[in-house]
Amino acid sequence: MKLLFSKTTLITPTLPFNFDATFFKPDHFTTNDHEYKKGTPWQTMDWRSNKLGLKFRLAKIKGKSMVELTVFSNEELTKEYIESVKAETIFRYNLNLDLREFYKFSAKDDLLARSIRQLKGMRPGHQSSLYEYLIIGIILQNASVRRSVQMFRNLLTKYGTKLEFDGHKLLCLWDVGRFKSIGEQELRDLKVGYRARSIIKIDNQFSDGNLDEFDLRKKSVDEQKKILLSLYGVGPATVWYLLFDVFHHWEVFEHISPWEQKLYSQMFFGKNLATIPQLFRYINKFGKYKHLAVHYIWEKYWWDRYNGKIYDWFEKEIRL
DNA sequence: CATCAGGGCCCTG
DNA sequence: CAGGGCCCTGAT
Repeated sequence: MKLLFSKTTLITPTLPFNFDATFFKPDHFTTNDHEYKKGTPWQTMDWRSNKLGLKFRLAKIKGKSMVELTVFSNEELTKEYIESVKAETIFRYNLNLDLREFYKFSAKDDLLARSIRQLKGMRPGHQSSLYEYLIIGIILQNASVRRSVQMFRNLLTKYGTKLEFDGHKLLCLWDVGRFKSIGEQELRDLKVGYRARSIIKIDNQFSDGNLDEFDLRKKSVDEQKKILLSLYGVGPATVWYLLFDVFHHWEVFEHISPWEQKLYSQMFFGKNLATIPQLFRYINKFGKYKHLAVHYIWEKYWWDRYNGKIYDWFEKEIRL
């Protein structure tokens, strides 16, 4: 599908603002639904039953940093619609987040202070809707990055829509309810294994209207946790990702998986294996910003790697 | 070649 | 509440 219509709008982010570290996370695995080249991110978006292409650029207007968002579509879009895309973009990428208190309060820790200096103005956030993130969360389970990427690619290639916009060809996620009348075996053929059942069940719950992302956003963390955990195939590890990336709770940090334990041990203490309580003692120092603090430290190492800096323990553990 | 451990979760006992 | 089973892939 060729997206021949486009509209551009401007977003004023809170300051300080780091464009690249906000729109590009080197630790997120790359698939053909988004692309980042020379400081420009492109991505697709399934929004209110339209398949969109989005492009972001940093614009300087009267010396002020602004985000220029261009929305590509296959039909003329109303002003209200563009406004809704803009609002959702601001939400997903936390462009209204005020980081000043966090920065002030965290300057005491040397590692965090260095991470903040390096990535100052970076926002946490994720491009995906809850539905899409649940699918990603499920294919992350019990699999290496390489295999997760392969699974997501297989799904996108088979069920996604190919969009052409701004000289790019990217795939857009399928509609919610796509797996309503699809058997488990068809998904298993895409090498997702036992995860096929979880994907189908979650898709069904969305299309039955049992789950609404915007309702969930208004609920308390505990309620969100309870509802997410009740989904088939979603456990504590997946909920932990969701609460941060999709629901923007900076204070929740309760889960450390074995591979993360190894990486945190090196990052925080420069040693092979710290105990889980040791790691939590360090993390809990950051109080209501503990997950945000770890995000800054985590991203710092990924950006170092992206810029060519090699740590043996890091390479060994991430197995790209 | 065979065996095995993963970036979890569900289900059973 | 502990532990076996599940898929596929790459490492050994």
